[in-house]
Amino acid sequence: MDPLQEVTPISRRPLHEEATDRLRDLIVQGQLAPGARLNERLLTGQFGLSRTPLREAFKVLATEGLVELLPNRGAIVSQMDPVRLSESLAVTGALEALAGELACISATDAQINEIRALHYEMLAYHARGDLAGFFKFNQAIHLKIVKYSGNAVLFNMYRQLNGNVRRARYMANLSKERWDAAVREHDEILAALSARDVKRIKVLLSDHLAHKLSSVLAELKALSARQAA
Amino acid sequence: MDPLQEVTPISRRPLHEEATDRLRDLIVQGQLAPGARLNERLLTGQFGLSRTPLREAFKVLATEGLVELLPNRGAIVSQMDPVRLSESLAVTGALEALAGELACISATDAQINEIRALHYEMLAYHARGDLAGFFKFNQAIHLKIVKYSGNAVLFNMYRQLNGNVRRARYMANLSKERWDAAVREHDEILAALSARDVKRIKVLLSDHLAHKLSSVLAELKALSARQAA
DNA sequence: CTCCTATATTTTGCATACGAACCCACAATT
DNA sequence: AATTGTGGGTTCGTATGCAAAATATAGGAG
Repeated sequence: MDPLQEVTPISRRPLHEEATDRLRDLIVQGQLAPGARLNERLLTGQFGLSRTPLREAFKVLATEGLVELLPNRGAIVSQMDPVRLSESLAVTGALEALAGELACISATDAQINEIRALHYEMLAYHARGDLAGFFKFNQAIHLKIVKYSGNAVLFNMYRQLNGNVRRARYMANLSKERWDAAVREHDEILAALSARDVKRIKVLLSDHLAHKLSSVLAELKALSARQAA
Repeated sequence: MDPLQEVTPISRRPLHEEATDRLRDLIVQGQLAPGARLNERLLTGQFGLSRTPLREAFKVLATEGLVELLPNRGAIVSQMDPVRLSESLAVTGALEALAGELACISATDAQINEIRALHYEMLAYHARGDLAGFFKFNQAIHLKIVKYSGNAVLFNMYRQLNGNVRRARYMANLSKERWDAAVREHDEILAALSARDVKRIKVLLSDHLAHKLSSVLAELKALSARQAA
């Protein structure tokens, strides 16, 4: 390896990229609630840039589905209605199933071990009852599986979708039963991956995502019921 | 249905949308070759608009993977390397398989008949040996299946991916055998859809896409061999 | 008081302006 | 001869300006 390849470039990132990332984070983490209007003047003030790069960011986030552009009326954070969420999770399921298959075939043993390590870290958080930590590693495992599928396009698509799904995560909690079940499912997924059982991992991941869907939907329902009361 | 919903609005579409679509077409149809620089001054002249909406279009097409943004050095049409193409088609296959399943479940009979109509139009072009026309309807059929899956997120993802895949179409030709086979596969797909055979359509679409992949790759290989000579 | 209308204010869409980064050619230096 | 500096021209990135659309406000009719 050329040691010069390793040094990080001086890179000042373009403002529109910075703006895109910061806005995306704000949306995914829920600081900007679904439906919130994205006032240009306001945001330029907060971000300390002008409208041009900000508007470019809007366009990007719109194609990612995180914001909605209303012609002549600006941009709003797109709604995370249950319908949209189910749709996203259905697609995520298909993508993860594919990723699992590919990962079974092309992941290296070292990569699988890396996933195994994450799995145990996740188990630790589960044992402690730390939901946030659990989510973090859970998320990381799924992402790694997709990454180690070796399909960059797939990885990209998945990341895009996931921004949308992760938003729900910050809203919904998880029942103890579902949590335990999720952990068991992860055990099986890891086993299938280690055994490089293509057929099985596909089914497992599909099911896992389907369960995730119904669990999130249930939580979402409970949430809105609470809000109505 | 409110009849007023149906009339097309007077709407001048936003320029950035117009620009995005026109640029996308130029790229997908190969008028703008992979690697071509997208000179802002030139394009603003040709499109008759200013740099602002054009640059917004660049950003959108960049997230779709059709153009590449080189910081401080403008935008170029992204390369169509075979690796990226196979990856795209693999993902497309997974998405279409899912779409087929969903469409079997939730498409109306009218919608299926609409697809059937497109199918026969496609057959007409096949009979005439008109490849371009065939592609057009072939493409339309696949798009409709995804659309009638009723999953808007899926539809979006698919559209995003498809730009890249369609580009290959305009470059690669098709052997007579493969063409005939594709038509037969479409027959079966339509039959499965009509019979609402979820299992079968999933397999058919997966296979269809896999065949498409190998055919396109073969053609691409032949193409680059020809260019090298 | 409610609803409508006319006007003022805000906000967007697009164009343009300006400074900075980049590329190229050629001269200067080693 | 090869490499490094220098100037000019081009293209990009961002800020800003202006007109049109949309929203908010206020006033008046019912």
